[in-house]
Amino acid sequence: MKVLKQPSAVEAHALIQEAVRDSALLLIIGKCKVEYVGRASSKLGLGDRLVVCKPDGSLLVHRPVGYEPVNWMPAGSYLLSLVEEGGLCLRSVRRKPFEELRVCFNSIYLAIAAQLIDEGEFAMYASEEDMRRAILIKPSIVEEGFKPYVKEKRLQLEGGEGYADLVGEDEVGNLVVIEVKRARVDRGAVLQLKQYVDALALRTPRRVRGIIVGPSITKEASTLARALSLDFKPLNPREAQKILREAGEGQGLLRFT
Amino acid sequence: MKVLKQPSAVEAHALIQEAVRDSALLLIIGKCKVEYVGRASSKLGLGDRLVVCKPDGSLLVHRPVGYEPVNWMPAGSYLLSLVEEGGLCLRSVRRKPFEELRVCFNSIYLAIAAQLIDEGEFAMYASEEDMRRAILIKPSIVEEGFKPYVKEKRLQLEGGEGYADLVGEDEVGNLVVIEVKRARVDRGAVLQLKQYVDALALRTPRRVRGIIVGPSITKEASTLARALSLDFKPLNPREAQKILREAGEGQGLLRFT
DNA sequence: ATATGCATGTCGCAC
DNA sequence: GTGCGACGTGCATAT
Repeated sequence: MKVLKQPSAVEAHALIQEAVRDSALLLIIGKCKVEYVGRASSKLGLGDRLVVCKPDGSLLVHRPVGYEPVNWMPAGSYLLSLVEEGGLCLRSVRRKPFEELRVCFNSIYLAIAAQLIDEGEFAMYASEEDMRRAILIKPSIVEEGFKPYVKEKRLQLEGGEGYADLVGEDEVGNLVVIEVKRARVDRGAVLQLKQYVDALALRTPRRVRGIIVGPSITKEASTLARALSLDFKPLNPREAQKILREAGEGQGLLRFT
Repeated sequence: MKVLKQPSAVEAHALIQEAVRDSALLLIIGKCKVEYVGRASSKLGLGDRLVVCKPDGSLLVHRPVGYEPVNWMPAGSYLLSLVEEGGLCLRSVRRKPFEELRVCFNSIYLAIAAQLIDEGEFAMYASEEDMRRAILIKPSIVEEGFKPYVKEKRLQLEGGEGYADLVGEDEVGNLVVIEVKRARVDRGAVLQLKQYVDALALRTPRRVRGIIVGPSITKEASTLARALSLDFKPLNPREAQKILREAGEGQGLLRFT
């Protein structure tokens, strides 16, 4: 871990070289301008910011407010450091699509290179995937007598392919397509389900019902669903999580190691 | 700007208090565990991370890889610092919806409090809005003879309301609804346009055409568009930007000050 | 507060 | 590489 207070451009440049060589996390706090050209373009005037460069090539420019970085580059970008007359300039480049970010420092308050080791396991619970699994374990939470056949059914749609969350049949033998949402159901989700119902209806003589499952539904989506003869069944992600826990599947979905 | 190397939990706690009081940006690099409970739940095992707390209440936990923070809290959250037996614990809480993030440090390598001043102006170019404006200035880029009437037309849809990007008429007097996309057009965008076309067709005896404008289109979306009698017209955001510049509207859209 | 749609969305998965 | 949909999406905007 190296920390330089008020380094000159040349000193900061040397630290950056070192950080890149050692695959270290690089932090720079300083007064800078930022320019981005790529999928769009942007300009950011002079101000104090935190710049984070990760060893995977991702780069973040954070203003002192806001959750999101004001500018960034994705992992896989290449970092270049230049000492120009004005001071230190960072340049991050990505090919395909071509994108370029330039951060030019007027002054640098702090520059840090830190080699971090992180092998911690990350697990996320109560995802949409968890809701699907909860329905498979206890199909009655959707509807009494519902029998799921398959999870993640791939469908041929009018213009290509899509993926229905769950397909099964109801008590009286109708085909049932289920769309699961972990957040409030909106009109887009209802339209999505309608696509799947239509696609399936083309390939079976049976009646095909559509049920959308989620914690809540907007008024408009509800109206649309009724117009399209689709049902809505409330299910909270945390209720789903509870069902999984009761079934001894409380581990959740491993997302990252 | 205060920098503490290898501070004790008590020293770090004092720095955090100070940072909160002074509305300073707070950075902590250290070995920690993270737990989140709120819209979902997550657990992150022990590892080295960068934690950023901004004066607006937002909090980011960054692993040494990846563009996105592994955990975070939005602006407006409340930060609490506790010294427990194990060491320093950060707690960030938000009411409505209730969410809570806990970061418990095993050891702290570096703690920084920095008061940053950032009044720089941020401008973004080549947004979808810019593409719409380019079409208004030079409608022929969509189609020879196209005459736009209105931008951002609000429509009564089957189950509520939606917003068509542009409405106008073509050379022979058909109504035209245009959907603009700055990224590759997918099936969702085509479905969206279909909704608007249908909604408008209900309220006029005239024929209603739909044109989707974007830099490119997926094969499936293209097939779907053909099936639904919708047209696709290629337009790159950067070409649109060029049209605006030529028309002397090169300032772009101001997003943030 | 709720609903809608954009985003330099990013990310992971399937083919 | 392309297509697709989830995401603790975040975010601005309009009602």
